[in-house]
Amino acid sequence: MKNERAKCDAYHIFFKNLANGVKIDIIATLKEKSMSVNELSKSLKIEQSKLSHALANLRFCNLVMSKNSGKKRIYSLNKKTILPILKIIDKHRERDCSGCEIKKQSN
Amino acid sequence: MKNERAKCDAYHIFFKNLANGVKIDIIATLKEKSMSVNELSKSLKIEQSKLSHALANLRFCNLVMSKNSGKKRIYSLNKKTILPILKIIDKHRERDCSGCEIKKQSN
DNA sequence: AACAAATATGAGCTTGAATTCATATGAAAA
DNA sequence: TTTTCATATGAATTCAAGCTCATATTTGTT
Repeated sequence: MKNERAKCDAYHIFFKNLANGVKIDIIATLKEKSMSVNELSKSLKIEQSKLSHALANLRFCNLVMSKNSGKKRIYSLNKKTILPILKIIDKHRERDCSGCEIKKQSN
Repeated sequence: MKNERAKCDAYHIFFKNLANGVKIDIIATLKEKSMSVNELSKSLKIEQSKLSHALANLRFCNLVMSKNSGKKRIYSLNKKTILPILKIIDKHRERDCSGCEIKKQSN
């Protein structure tokens, strides 16, 4: 198949984009409620520019959307994609990986 | 919630583990057929130790399993977890991210 | 128009993961 | 039991992602 490479690249980009604690925290927060950058910053106690960088990446892959509201820019989660994936990981942990968070990964 | 942190950590580890081209290629290959390290090496034209390192990580999160067969060790994919996730990403690309693989990510 | 608030961007630095290569381990065959 | 094949492991180096801080941009307010 010709576009198998393109698919793999897309998977790679996708996972790379999510392989980051800040972005995961953002996602966990936006799961509950859409927020502006400042609100996220206060809620997560993470510096603003750090969040903006992270959000730019997430937006690149359309994992979050943004809409302007006055000076603020409200970010919301692409729940259609994210929620089912998180759910699968939850199940995976229950089923196959109950010890994952206890033992530390060597590398 | 108390174990919200543990969940986020697990997501983070999970995605970090997959955020790697070699591992994605391994997964794409094992999706079709279980294989030994050498077979993977030949099929993917990737050096053996590189694969072993990658496989060790994947095994850590139980994304692949292995069973011994003579001198060989046959790796197989945890399809129950991986396949639905890949499917979601495929859908995501169709729906929300048709341009992702064309435009290059800045960072 | 000047100012303030909110967010984004860029560049240098830091850190950690991936690669590489040499070597160790294990399992079967001779 | 030595040799060979298959895989794993360790450590040094390389490379890229993320952080930080300073500054730019954008939008709204006075």
